[in-house]
Amino acid sequence: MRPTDTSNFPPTEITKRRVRRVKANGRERARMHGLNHALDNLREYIPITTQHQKLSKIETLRLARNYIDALQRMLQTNEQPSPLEYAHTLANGLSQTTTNMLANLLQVQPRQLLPQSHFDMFSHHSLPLHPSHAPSSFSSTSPTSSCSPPQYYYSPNQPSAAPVQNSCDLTQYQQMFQQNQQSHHHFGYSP
DNA sequence: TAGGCCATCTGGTCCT
DNA sequence: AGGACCAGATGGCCTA
Repeated sequence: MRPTDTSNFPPTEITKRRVRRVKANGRERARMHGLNHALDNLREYIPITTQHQKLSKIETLRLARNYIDALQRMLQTNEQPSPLEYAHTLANGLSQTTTNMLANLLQVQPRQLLPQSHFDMFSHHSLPLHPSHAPSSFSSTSPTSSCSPPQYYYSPNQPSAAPVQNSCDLTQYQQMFQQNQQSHHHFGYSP
């Protein structure tokens, strides 16, 4: 954008404008830092962690969306997906690089996650994604466990999938689902 | 080296 | 008036 022509303004007005602009720049910087901080927080809640470089902003948002999608499907079907199903849901709309990383972590063939080979992994339960379509018990309750499905730690030098230390093991994962089932039963949710 | 990603600056718009 | 938010522009860094 071209800067506004201030040549006709008196020096005091130019100074005032500059001061305002410098202050606004500082606020904008702080605002963007806040946004980045929120994205960092979000990165801690999605199931993929990278060693050398964090997921980009856009990929973080996409993966978070897919992760929510995967969790919703699990809760609604009360079934734990296979690694391929899980990977397929998480990979939806991700870049090729992130998809490859995901495939590597979940130990599935990257080709199986390509858009061309897309098929509905949960075809026996065609589920809506919009929250307004979720069971009513979802709107006022949260999962009873702070545990989350296995998270995977990506290291380019060690491509095999390795759950991060502070994540839950599969047993806890299953317990979480049992608790979810109980809570749904408690709140009248029957799949 | 091209393309992706990022931080920063900037002016416009809306709101308080 | 001033702050928050937004989107466009720009330049730097990094990676495939």
